[in-house]
Amino acid sequence: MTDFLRDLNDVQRSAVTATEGPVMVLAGAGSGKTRVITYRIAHLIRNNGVTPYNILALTFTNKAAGEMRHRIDKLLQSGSASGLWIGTFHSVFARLLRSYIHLIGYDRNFSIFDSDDSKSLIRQSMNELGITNDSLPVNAVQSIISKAKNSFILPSEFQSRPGDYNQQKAAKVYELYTRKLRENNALDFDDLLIKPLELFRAHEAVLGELQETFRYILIDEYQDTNRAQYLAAKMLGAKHRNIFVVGDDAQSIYSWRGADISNILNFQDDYQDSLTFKLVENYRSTGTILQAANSVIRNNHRQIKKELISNRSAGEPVTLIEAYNERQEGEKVAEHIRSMRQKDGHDYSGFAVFYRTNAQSRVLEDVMRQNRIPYRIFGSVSFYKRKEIKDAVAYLRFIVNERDNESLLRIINFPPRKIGDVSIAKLKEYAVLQDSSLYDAIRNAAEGGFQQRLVNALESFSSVIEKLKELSEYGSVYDVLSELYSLTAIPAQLQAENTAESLARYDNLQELLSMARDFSDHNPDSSSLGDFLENISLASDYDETRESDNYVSLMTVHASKGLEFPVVFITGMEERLFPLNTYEQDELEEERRLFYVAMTRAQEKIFLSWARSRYQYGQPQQCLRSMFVTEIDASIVRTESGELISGRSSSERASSSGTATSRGFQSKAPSPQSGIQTPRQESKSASKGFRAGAMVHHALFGPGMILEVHGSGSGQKVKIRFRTAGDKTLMVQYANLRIVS
DNA sequence: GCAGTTGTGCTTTTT
DNA sequence: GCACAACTGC
Repeated sequence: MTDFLRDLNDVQRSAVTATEGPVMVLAGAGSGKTRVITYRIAHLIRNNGVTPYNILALTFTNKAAGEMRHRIDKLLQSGSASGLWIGTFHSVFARLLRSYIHLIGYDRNFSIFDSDDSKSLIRQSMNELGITNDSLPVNAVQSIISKAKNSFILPSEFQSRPGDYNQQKAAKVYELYTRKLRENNALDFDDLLIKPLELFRAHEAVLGELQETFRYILIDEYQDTNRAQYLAAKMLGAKHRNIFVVGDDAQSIYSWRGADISNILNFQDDYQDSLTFKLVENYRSTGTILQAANSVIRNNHRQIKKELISNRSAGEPVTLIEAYNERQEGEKVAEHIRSMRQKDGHDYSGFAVFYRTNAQSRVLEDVMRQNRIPYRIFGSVSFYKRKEIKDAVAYLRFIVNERDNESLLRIINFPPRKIGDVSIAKLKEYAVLQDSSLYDAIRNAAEGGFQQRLVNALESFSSVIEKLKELSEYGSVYDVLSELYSLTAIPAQLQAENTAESLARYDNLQELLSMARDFSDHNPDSSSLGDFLENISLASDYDETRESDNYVSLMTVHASKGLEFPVVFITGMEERLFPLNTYEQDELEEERRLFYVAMTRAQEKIFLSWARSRYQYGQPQQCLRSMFVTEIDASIVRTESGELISGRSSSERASSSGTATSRGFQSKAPSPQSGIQTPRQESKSASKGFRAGAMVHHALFGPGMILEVHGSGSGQKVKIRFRTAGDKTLMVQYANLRIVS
């Protein structure tokens, strides 16, 4: 037994050493969750002699995985953790699929489609089925399909389920989309989770082999797992049953992408013989911050009760900043940062500014720049989503997987080769006729009876591809990419254009090139083009943090999970922004958890800010202060001038903290000053409750909010913003709307 | 075939 | 107030 276990408190140590059988750790924010996972892995390897190769640790982000690996290496002598399976569900499963996917009819060189690729394929499918975007928006279909996949409902089953008209149409799209993915030899993000399940179901021997390999399974952020992830963990752990999950139901903020909070709430029922440990001692935040966080989360009903206990002093109260508009909000944030930096000697890196939606970042960014405060925005436009990067990556992807038509269509006429839509349509026809892939059709174009000009253009394209393909057989990723740059002259073109924008793009391409070089250097044994692409596909901008630099961090609340900062600003504390438009109690509770996550990032000091007016869609909107502000114990909230917050009567507090039935803030709607509650107040028609701002329910489109009311009587129309179906204008007499509030 | 323009629809959050 | 899809005119 090694003495590193002395670094742990009693509960942590018990959780670390309970190595056999199912274990759940409920780890409150800042309670040493990562420490427990990393020490447990180190303990298994060092003290129990478990081979790293037999341990599987699954995380939610690449960053978390990287950090854990780093910490484990530090606990053990570096190198002795090699062979350990640690990574995100997506990356570990992608790796498994490379070995086994041929068993379920895919080629191991499959492409990984990002959500844009997948959207484009869904759009194609809808076109072929004659479903217009107007009748059913692509985005809605994409989200329906993704939800189905995350719940491990396959197309056949989805089709046979009863559902409304839209669901039926979506089911058809789902079926065709799945076929198209297969044609492209491609997987979307969700497939990375469900293809393993299909594989396990069809090939028990493979499952058995993997069950034998993964003697110990650890899952981080268990509250964010979806049904597919839950099933995968259950299947893989069924033999040895050493399944160890860590999470915090109060920090579950991803239900919108299929995370199922029941997974953690029901763990004890699933594994009746499991042990549970609760970590509630918080090492991060002051007593006041935890008091604030506890007092807010207490308003949620669906939760496992636990209150964080600080082992630090009370600290400073929460400061509430009220601004005239979002510009002034930013100015005030900047001013506080400047003065605190002088007074308390914080580095810029000690400050973080959070917002609920990305759209809010622009103004904050402007203000930071004007005030000469160094800042960094996390996760705005991803590097990998930039056009020039996507183009270059599409070439690489196509070289690896020549069935990847998404990539092919992206590059066939870029740079311009005079191959337009008409030619492509002809080619597609020819491919169908020949029953060949699109690329085979291109290679056989000479026999296709096309115009000589087109044949020449196609040949010049395929010769580039063939050259690169050959090079990729023996050359490094770097070699392939630089040859690509010279053959297509894409960077040269950008350089020649010589505008600020084109030069920035040129720089991005150079950056990609140096990433390729780094990749080959750091992964000498697995540095194939395919590996590089997999890395890129599953990477996000949130992964990199340059600790050493001194800047203020700007990010969404979601992106802040897992991080900590001495001083935290939570901006946009307004109704309908934070909490964002919510229609149901569950959604409001998720917003509240999100706010809880934001607050518990702070070590010393929290500022909350809100603006009385804010631009939305280029239009100024009146705003109301968020109900969440009122939920914090009033005794620990001060205004900027140091007064207790005022202007809230106790009755108002009572009504805004909400009951299960009144859905919280909406009960305040009729108050005369509540400007934003009725976006178009001028609408005169208040009859039958069809007024702007009212919540309604439509049999097909689900819940929505009335934006505008036109006319009255039998000709009355209402414009409604639906949660999933978008904005629609409907005739009241046919729409059969149910008024919810 | 292509560039430039108009139109639309949207903004939650990401592997 | 933006990004991107669809359209138009050369």
